[in-house]
This record gives sequence, C-alpha cells and structure tokens, in this order.
Amino acid sequence: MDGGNGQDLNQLLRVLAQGQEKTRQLEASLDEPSTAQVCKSLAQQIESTFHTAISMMAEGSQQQLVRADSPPSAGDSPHSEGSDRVFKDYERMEMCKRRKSMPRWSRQVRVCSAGGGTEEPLVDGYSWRKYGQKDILGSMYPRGYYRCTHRNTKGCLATKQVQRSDEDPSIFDVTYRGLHTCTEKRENFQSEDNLQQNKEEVDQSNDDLLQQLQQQQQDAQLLQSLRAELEVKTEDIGPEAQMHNSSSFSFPPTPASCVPSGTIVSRSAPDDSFGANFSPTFVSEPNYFSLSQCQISNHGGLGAQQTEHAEATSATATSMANSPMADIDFVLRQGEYGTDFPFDGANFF
DNA sequence: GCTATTTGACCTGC
DNA sequence: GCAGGTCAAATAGC
Repeated sequence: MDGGNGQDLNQLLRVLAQGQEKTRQLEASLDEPSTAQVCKSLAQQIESTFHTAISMMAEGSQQQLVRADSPPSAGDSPHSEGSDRVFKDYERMEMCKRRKSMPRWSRQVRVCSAGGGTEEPLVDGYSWRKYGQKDILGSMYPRGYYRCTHRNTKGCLATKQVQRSDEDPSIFDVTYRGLHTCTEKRENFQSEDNLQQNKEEVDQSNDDLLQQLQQQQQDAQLLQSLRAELEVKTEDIGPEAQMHNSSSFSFPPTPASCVPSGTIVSRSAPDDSFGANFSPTFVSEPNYFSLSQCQISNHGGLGAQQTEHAEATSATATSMANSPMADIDFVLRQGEYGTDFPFDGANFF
C-alpha cells in the first residue's frame, strides 16, 4: 500500500466529503416542514458514505497485514483429538484481540424507577441478552454484562456493561463495546428533537475526520519532500561516507513531548496541536468518554436515546480501529481525537 | 420445548 | 495472585 496511498487518501477524502455534504443537506432539510422522508433518505446516504469510507480504510489496512497467523482451520486435522479445543482456544484468543480493538464508549443514564437490582435501566433500541453478572471490587452494585441478541444469528459482537452508580443509585453507567453489525435499527427511537442534535454530531465528526486526514496527507507530502531532499543531499557526500551513513542512518527519536499518549482528551481541552504531533507510533490505552448525560425516562424512554444514534454513527466512522492495522481501543468523538488520531503512520503511508 | 436469566467456573491481562 | 470478562450448565418463565 505504499504506492497508492496518496490516491487512496484522495479517494477517501472524496467519500468523506460526500458524507459531509449529505449532512449539510440534512441540516438544510430540517428547516422544511415535512422532512421525514428526505431526512431518512439523507441519513441512509450518510450511513452508506461512512460504510464506504470504512471499507476503504479497512481494506487498505488489511493488505498490510497478511501474516502467517491464520487460524488453525478445522480442516487441518479434522479428526484429530482436541482439534475442537484448539479451535476454541484460537477463537477465544481472537475474541480477546477483537475486544481490545473494539470501540468503546460509556454513558451515564438516569432512571426514575427506584429498583434495587441491576436490571437493564433502559431499552435502547437494541435487544440485549444478559450473559453474566459480576461483583466489582469497590462497587456496591454488581455489573451486568449484556451482548446483542443477534450475536449468534448475525454475528453481531456488540456488548454493553451496566453498572449502578454508588453515589446515585438512580444513575447507571452503561459502557458499550463494539458496533452493531446486525441490521436492527432503532428508528422508533429517533424523534424529531433528536435529529438536529444527531446531525450536528455527525457533521462535527465528519469535519474532524476530514481535517485529520487532510493533515495526515500534508504530513505525508512533507515527509516525502523531506525524504527527496535528503536523497539529493547524500549525493554530495563521498562514497566512503555514504557507505557509512547508509548503514547507520536513522531518524532521530521522536521527542517525548511529541509522542501521543493515546489517551483521548476531552473536547474542551484547548491544546489541540495535532499538526505538530504527527508520529508513526502511538500508545494504546483504553479510552473512554463519558457523556454524563442525564436521561429521564418519563418520556417513553425517548430521551435516553437522544445521542446514541449519532454516537453509533460516530463510532462507526471510527471503526477502522477494528481493522488489524492497529491494536487500539478508542472511540473518536467529535474533536476528541485531537492530538492522537490513531492512524499508524508507518503503516498507513 | 424454546428462550432468557442466573451463577459458578474458567480464562486472560495486569 | 487478583480482578474483570466470558462461558456454559442449570434453572426459570412463557
């Protein structure tokens, strides 16, 4: 993927620009009286655009990672004893890898009903199946583990964890992991009120993603021109020195201040200096964001879903993180990926 | 009988 | 070794 990177990026930028344009159209449509159909259509187009962009990135990154660690296929030794076991172990291993790279985000949900248990606080439009519960050290309440009901039928790997807050038992911390690959939609949970907010978030995500990509492209060009310059200058050096240099030349280590921590800072953080921090490596840390959003359930549960669609869309836009090109656990969310845009530059360019 | 939940056991990462 | 996360057998509800 070295030769076609610039072209790929340009193509990707075009696709993302399309998404941005569609989002603007959606915004414009909101001012019109009867917009349901138009908005729905535009939303579908936006979703499709993100899907295309993500596919492009995933495809590009996978080409770099053709490795020998293919799964021990059952066909290798179909009748050997314990082959199932080996395969299951492998699946478990893969699950751990996937878990690490899954996008993750959390939110706080307030409920009115003062139940005592850890029952699922809100219906969020997806159907979840509880698969575990665990007492958590230092927490008064156990944590419930849920996975998408369509895990087996559609291979949807989305999970969520629900834990009642110690400070305020009416608040649940809900941590979502992975994206729904099942086709189940939550259209019923999209109210007119939500639409504008969601659109703004999607628009913001689009803008930020585009900005990051453009910055990376500039960095790549800069790097290339620097490299070209370096090559020219080495011609002036004598053959002996050249030999020496060619065997020991290396880029100086990246200053510590320029190495992204991998921790996504709050959007409100003013020190957004992405441009100065391009680095081919980054440190991976589990990154959360917390919406701290109080959601009251006495409006038929609609309030609880106000931003979730946009979050899912935003997370979808970042699901390139699921690609094997980086073992990262992050969630991009409108501007929060400031200095740590998690592309592994060394792989991406 | 099918599906969802519960719960102890097991596995993995730190 | 410990805590968190998941599995899977047992159980409950429809």
